[in-house]
Amino acid sequence: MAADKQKKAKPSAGEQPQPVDENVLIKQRRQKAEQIQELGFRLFPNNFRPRDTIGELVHTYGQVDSARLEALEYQKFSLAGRIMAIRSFGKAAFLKITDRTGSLQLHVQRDVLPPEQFKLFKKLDVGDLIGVVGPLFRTRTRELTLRVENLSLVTKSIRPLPEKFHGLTDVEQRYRQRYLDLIMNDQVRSIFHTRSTIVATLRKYLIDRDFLEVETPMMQVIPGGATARPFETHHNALNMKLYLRVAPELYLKRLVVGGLDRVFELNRNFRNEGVSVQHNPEFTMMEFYQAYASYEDLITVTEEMFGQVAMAVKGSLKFEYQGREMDFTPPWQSIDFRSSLLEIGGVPPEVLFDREKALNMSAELGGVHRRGDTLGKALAKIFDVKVESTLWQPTFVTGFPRDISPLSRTNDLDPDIVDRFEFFMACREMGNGFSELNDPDDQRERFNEQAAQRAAGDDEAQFMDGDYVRALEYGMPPTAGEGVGIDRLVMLMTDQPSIREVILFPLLRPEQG
RNA sequence: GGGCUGCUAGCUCAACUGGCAGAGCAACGGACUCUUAAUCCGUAGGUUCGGAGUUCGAUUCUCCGGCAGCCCA
Repeated sequence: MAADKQKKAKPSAGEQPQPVDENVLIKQRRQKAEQIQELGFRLFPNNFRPRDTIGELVHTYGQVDSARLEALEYQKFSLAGRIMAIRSFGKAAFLKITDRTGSLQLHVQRDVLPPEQFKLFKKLDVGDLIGVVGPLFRTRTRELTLRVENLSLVTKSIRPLPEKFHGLTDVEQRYRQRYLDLIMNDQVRSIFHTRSTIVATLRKYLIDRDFLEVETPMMQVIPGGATARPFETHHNALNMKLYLRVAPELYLKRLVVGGLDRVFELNRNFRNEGVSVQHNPEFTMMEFYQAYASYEDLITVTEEMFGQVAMAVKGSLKFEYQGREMDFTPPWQSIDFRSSLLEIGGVPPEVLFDREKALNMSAELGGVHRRGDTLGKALAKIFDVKVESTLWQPTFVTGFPRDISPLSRTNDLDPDIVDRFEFFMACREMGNGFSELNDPDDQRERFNEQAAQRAAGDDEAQFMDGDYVRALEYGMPPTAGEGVGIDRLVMLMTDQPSIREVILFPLLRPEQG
């Protein structure tokens, strides 16, 4: 590889030569590997091509009886997979192998295999990858089984797998060594299949409606589009500070200005905040923007889109999440932000319009505020504590305060609120949509307010983005946009309580302190 | 950021008030051609997360640190 020719930098933590792990079990496996080579087999050949998959065989022959299978004995199948179990009887054995589609039992017999291959079999370990060819039959217990007439080693494994019965359960090790988790735990594999189904369903929904999928910068000079602390990085050659994006929003709306009236992006955002069962510093969002639409139009779109996801995954609009029923049947509940504070949160009416009182109440609930914090910010905190935790069934909350919505269009009737909703499921925010602010002067003013808050010490406040305002000055059609938290949606659809269960490699501190 | 819990063999877990660190599975040797966590006989396997302290003696008690999970802010 070309990289090898580059001059080696000073070895840093990740580049230290690794000492060979001299665990006894690994030594034994290395010895077996040598013995296999002495028998004339290679350890890592790349010439076996399975023609079949376990899933297909089970699908096609799962219900075929023994007599019919016997009649098909001339028909050979070829599979590749990892050995997950060996039950050996000396001159014969049953193995279980797994490929990407499922598991199947194999029967290996001395009288059937070529002698050299039977010697090879004796040196195989659980964990090795093998290729097999042979006909299908049924055992006395009627289990569909492949009689191995030809056996190849595909890849030697020198590290032992976790125990077959309990498998791998240690949460830390499951996340750190996700590959092992995936080998050992079917349910984990299934979560990520479902995740892919969800993402594919969302894509299809939007593409079918003439949305264009785009990719906008993840490294941004001015991070914008969300109230969040960004990660900072540095570009060496250009000697410039860059931020990892907290949202694609401002770029997607530039595209709407450019005439791409329907766009979406489905990818990672990065927010420099703590981790919890609901937060990972990098997470996946889908944002879509539709010109000539308002946030009210997006309510229907959202109900439809989530309905399609539920049908694709669950086959129903009703399903259980963490033991409680979730129902996506439209129309979803809807409530005004301030009404929700009064009616659900039990907030006294005078708090709603009094910044001091709201800040005091928020502080009592544990909110941490700066001197310059706005009424809206205090109310939002009160909402988080008092209202959000009650919103189990899908619920749109509308009428958000203007001062916490710097990119949303001001409401025509009430200048204190904006044309925006957030929607909640299982007591969590699942998405956020609004009619976009396309008045450049209003937008400049909002950015100035944000900049003032930033100057007052709020490092989550947004930056002034002059080019974005300039884009609006060319004219952005009236547009509605929405962002959906994909990880949380996957949690919901896979019945997982923690976001780390639906992210393949959640962020962890390095092992060994 | 705070609180609680955990970290012991490759994996899953024991070890009483502080007294020789153990089991099952996996592995190794042997028997076994229809098993399903196969069975039977035998063998080997440890920096008890790291460091310090108390003690004749620490997996166990104390302190500092690391990592993780859950709860709270």
